[in-house]
Amino acid sequence: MDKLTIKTLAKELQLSVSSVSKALRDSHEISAETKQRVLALADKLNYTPNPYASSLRKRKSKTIGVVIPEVVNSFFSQAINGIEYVAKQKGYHVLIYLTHEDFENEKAILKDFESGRVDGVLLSVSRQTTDCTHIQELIDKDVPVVFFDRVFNEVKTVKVITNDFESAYLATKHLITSGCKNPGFLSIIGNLNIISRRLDGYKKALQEHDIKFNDNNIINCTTDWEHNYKLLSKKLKAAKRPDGILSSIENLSVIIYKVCEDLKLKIPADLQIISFSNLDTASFLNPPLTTITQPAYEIGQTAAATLVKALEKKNFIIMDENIIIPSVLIPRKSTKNKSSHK
Amino acid sequence: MDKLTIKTLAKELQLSVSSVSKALRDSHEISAETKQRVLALADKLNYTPNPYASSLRKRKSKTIGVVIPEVVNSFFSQAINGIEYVAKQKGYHVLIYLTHEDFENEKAILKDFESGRVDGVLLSVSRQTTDCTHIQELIDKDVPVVFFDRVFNEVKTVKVITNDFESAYLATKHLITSGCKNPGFLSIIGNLNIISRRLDGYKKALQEHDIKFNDNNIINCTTDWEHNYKLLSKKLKAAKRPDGILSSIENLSVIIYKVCEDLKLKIPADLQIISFSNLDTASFLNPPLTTITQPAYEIGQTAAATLVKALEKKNFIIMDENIIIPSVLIPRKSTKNKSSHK
DNA sequence: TTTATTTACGCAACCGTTTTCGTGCTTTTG
DNA sequence: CAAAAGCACGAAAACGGTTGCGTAAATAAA
Repeated sequence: MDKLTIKTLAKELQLSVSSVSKALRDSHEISAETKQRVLALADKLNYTPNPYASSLRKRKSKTIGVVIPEVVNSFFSQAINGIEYVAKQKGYHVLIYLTHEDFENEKAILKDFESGRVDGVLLSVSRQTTDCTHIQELIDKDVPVVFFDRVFNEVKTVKVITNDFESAYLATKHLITSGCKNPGFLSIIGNLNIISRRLDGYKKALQEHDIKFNDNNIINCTTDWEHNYKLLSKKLKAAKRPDGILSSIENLSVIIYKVCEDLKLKIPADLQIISFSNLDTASFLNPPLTTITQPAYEIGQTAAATLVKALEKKNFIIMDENIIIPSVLIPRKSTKNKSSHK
Repeated sequence: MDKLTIKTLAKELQLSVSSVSKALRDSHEISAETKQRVLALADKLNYTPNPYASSLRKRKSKTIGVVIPEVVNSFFSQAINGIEYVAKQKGYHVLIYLTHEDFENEKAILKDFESGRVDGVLLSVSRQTTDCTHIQELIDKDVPVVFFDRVFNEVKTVKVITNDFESAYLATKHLITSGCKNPGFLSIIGNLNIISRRLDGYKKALQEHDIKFNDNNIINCTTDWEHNYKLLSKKLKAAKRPDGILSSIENLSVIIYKVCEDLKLKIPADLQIISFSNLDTASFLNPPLTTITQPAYEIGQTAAATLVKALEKKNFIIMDENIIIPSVLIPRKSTKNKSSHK
């Protein structure tokens, strides 16, 4: 048996190929009766149109590319979940690409997208990304890009983010009102502006409580677990060690637990911890971790919905706009939570 | 400026379209010198061939479809990581689809694949899947399917799995040698044969230690958190409650922690817990969770590599074969770990 | 009844590549 | 030196749909 194409249907039905095509697409040019016949046969033979032929002709692939640093990460996997939800709903397909925080990977992936493989892109940039020409080039070729979470301000497009500044501000404030005199900030090297926004929030809270900012309290981690462990140990053994830590990265919070365990530091008595995190095991850690939980699912959903909306327009124009979905602070046992009178 | 296609190159170089195409694909029919010229211009103009035109003509999409129940799950996200690794290496693209454990979704997704959208499929079936005609139909249309983790034995193809039976056997044995007299088994309703294999391992261990199998100790959870919580509470309040639990599902283990906390049951003194889990926070739970950790990354990698190898062959035949990658039991504080001599 | 309009469909170009086959030209071989 | 072989390239037919336009018949309007 040979391939089942639209020609097979046409021959069987004594119709032209074009009529069958139009019938399948519910064109007004085709009579209701003929549509019925076509649909019936298509259904009977289990016909599925070739998406590549269609994409080629229509110059639309009904596919969006999702580019993220990593997938083994609560935030990103929840975001994918949100993206997939609207994609399925709107009939889009989702291609996943991981940069592994590598700039060259990111460039290569976006370069490939210039081929027209995807109609649009959802992007969360790598930590190494300091330059946006690869992104701009893609947009210039009429492939819309929507940022989520890790954005790049220089590119004029929609950015779906959370309130990093405020959240870090509130988190730091939470530490301070819980008795913290010397809060530290766990950062990660790189060029992420979400990190600098969080750092700014941290600084604002310090300033507001007349705590002098101390560069020593900024702990710059890397991707190297060993290095981070040593760095953190050193910082927490120092005389003027922090008595509280705001971790700006989910993965880093567990390291603190490890170090504290080894240094016999009690949480929260000796060290209070609050972390940006989407781990759903946070409440089962020892002790339960106070978190700033980002609306990962909603961010993914919103980013995808915005992108799709743009794609469905005739002449889509993507605004340079920030869509902010707030995070929520969930106090648990890793901070002391003195009844903060508002 | 009009679209940059192979024609643009041809015109510019005073060559035929076919020669340019051949040059780009490094055909032996084209002289080295001409190839140079073509490559140079392609590079200069930043030409990227249209993948859909190519796919249409070659009847190959260089794309694999990954179908999983959910993505917010350590196991599956690690598996995706492994899949992506070999896909990138071999020049394949990865389309992700989530069934959300729904059989109708799974059918619809596989149905779509009959269109030729993907060259091959990596599948982990939904919990509801009791019938495999949708899978068989796809295979009959020459789209190879490789199972990973959640397989369906009736379908003759490669299945990349872990040693569920043995692992559950060892886990149960671990509970028993740690002093457990009445181990329970946390299951999930559905048709997953990984669950039944694990249950068999559990039973074998009981039998070997002359513990009578008690149906009351099988706790059948659902996807409904509330229901699970109540069920588990009831079971753990009962007079003859289990003094140890083997959780066959990662997500379920945290529920036990919650219930124990509320019932004031001490882990591991009152209840020992061991769980199939890929959570990297397992060691930071309170207390640290003893786990059977599945080689999720390797499973993904192997499944993808097997699929790709089949795709690259002229006449690929996929054997009906089990590839087993063993899990590893990591003892932590949620079990008592009496020095088991051997 | 004549003319205008609508309806329902077919023709053929087109989307951008790949690939088979044919064709001059040059080189080798007996 | 003629025949065979090799080389480098071009013409054109695919791949499987979509879509603008043309047209005959049916219907509506004048």
